[in-house]
Amino acid sequence: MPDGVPTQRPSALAASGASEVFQVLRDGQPRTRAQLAQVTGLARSTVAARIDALMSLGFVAPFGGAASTGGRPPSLFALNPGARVVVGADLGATHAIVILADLSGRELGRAQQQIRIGDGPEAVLGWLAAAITGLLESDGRAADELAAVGIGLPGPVEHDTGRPINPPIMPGWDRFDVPGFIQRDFPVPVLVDNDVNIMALGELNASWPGVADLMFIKVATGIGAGIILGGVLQRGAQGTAGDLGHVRVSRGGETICRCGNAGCLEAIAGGPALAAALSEAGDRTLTGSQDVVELVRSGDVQALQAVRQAGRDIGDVLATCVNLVNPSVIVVGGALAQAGEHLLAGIREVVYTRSLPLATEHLRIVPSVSGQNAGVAGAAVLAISHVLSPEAIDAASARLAG
Amino acid sequence: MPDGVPTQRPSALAASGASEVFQVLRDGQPRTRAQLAQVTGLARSTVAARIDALMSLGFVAPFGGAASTGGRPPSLFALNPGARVVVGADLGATHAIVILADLSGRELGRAQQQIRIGDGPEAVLGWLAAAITGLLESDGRAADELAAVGIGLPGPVEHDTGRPINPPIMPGWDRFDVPGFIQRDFPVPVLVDNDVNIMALGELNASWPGVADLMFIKVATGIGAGIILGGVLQRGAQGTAGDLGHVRVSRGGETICRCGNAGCLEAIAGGPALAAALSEAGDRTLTGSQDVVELVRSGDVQALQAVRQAGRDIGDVLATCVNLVNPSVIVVGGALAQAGEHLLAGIREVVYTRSLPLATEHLRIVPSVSGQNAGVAGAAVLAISHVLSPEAIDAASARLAG
DNA sequence: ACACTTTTGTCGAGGGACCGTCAAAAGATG
DNA sequence: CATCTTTTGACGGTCCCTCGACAAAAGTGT
Repeated sequence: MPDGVPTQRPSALAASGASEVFQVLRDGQPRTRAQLAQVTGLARSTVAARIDALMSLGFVAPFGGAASTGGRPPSLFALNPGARVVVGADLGATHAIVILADLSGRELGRAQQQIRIGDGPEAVLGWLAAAITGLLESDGRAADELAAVGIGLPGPVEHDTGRPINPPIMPGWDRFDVPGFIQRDFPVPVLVDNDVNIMALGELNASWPGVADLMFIKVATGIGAGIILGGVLQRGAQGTAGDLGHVRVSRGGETICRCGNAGCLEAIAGGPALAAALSEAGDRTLTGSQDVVELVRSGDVQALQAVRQAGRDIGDVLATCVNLVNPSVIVVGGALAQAGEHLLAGIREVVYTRSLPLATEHLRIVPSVSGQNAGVAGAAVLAISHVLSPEAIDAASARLAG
Repeated sequence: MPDGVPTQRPSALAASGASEVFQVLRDGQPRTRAQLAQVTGLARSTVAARIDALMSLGFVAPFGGAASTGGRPPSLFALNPGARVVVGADLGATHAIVILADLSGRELGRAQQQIRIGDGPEAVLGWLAAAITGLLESDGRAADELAAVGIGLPGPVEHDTGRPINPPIMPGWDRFDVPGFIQRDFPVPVLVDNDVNIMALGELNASWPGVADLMFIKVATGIGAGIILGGVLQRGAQGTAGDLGHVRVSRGGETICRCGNAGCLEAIAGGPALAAALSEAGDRTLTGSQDVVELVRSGDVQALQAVRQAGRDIGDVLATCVNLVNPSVIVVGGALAQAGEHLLAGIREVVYTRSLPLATEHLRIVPSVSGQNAGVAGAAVLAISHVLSPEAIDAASARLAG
């Protein structure tokens, strides 16, 4: 092989550093050039050049001026949220929510629809693609302003490829190329993840900035956890991390679960399980989490106790999880968590008595504040963090230069 | 690139370049300049310059020549393990093992001693410092050849500062500045971590290269787990991640644990618990894991069954952990694991029936092959990976140039 | 209005990282 | 022994990043 082949340069990005300045600005707070120079340790002139590049990329915009401290007043710069838009989609078993968001995560538009995930990927993703087109149009955005799409799916997902893996409640989706389908209409990065994972991401972003170790527990038809450790979403070897619904609990006895095993957590603490138990005991017909929540809100003591007991059962499992991964925050969400503080009370009751004092000392167990929105918001965050990642910014500024 | 890489690394350092070549060589395999150029995508001349720098740093050395393919035979280069040495120390409740190792992890010398960790940090670390001096001398190494020290301690450790945090069995060690003490004698980086964590590291390094998600379970007096996810050791918010000994298990009943709670896993499946149960049932006096192991080896059926049941109890907890973090390998070690395959059989029995099929499909549950050595080996690996990290190599080559 | 402060934009210089070339070296081949 | 092949080491050159300096700009205070 000849030595001097003027072919391609595989790793030309090297220490471009162009993103160094930008990463400081990512929090949305406006800063002066001088501040940025101090934080990054770069010379002022270098920072100025970087700012120029980022401004012509559109990712950064001037933000008025600050008060003078005796001399010429500095000008402020901040992330320009409107430069691009992203889409976040939360696809559930029976519902779909899609939002259009700017780069700060602010919602610009929303579409939702009752769907059946079992109708298969073409039908559901076809609707999604149409919804995205509609949202872009409503907001007056050109197609090339879309920077990325984040999607949450109710099942295990191989995040690297964006394909669902053996999803139990998504017939027809197994190993379907979700990004490929969406990219036929929108040639942008498509990030796919488990729905609980994106909820964890959404909640972390919305309410717990700076927290590195967070668990999000979704309690609805199924029971699952999204785990963020060291600031990184943990998906496990097959992408099934966090699947707590089919952990065996002692109180489960011989109750048969839809998975075929006996004594699963889901079979005694999931929404349908509670509904069935309450129906039997009270001579009424409840079918899902929503019915249970309404009953609790109506003040039904039996329902209240059932939810609290479900909390204890979940807490039983969570106590083990707390000892295992030692998070600093546990956020409880999902349909059943809408039933006031009862579920949370049950969880707290058990976790705080069962887990090690050292592990619970600084542990906070809190309800989800985003509620229904955690999913879509998290999907948008997933997309945004991809678009605004150092690698992506460096690549963009390299394209600008070249 | 259709689909992108997520924001995996919390604080990704830009590709500095100087270490790029070296990281390829880290596996110890000899390579030619041409191979390195191809792998890294750099020009041959650039690679040659890098190799020169690394050679004058001592980290890389020539490795003879390879067979010619018709022209001038290429010369090979490889990691030079003898350039520096590191120390790995495994401090237990009653024993201490220290090894001197080269940069490939090969053991160059060893010292061990019966200690009582409760004698306090000055006594124990004083012995350690003396042992290090002795090992360096025996191997004819100058003090400045020592590059780093890795230490494993039997309790929670705040890894960033190297201080034990509220360690239950280490009176006098709470928040003691372990690195500071060692650095009085040896001015090198001192990395401190939980003993189970370093065992996980040691086992990963020795037997599972390339595996990203591994759990190491230590079963001895206590029961703990070292968790590696995405290739990164997970220490949790307070550094207590992996503390499985005091998880409550259904079969635990009201057995009181040394921690004060009832029904802890450790209280029915730990070494002392088994010893006590077997003593009572068989009219003999066993005190710890070692006695139990000997009894099993002697063919005692009762002991064998007890160990197998302990495996089941541990498997009960591990089933939850498998669902939660979805590892691809579980390594079982610790004193009780020396009792043949019985413990493992019990664990497998339960985990494979209780966990989700998808999570166990590719899950391997195996015995530790390093055994007693996992700890010290892991401590050495911890030290080595610090010394050979891209940041450290870049810093060293910058010092060389400047 | 004038001096003083602080920020800004521009510009040239320094330096490092990489690259491609070329001749010499070291064997293989016949 | 001559030729061919492949690797090696040295060299010159380019590109780009980054820095420091300097002068202009924009306010503040007297």
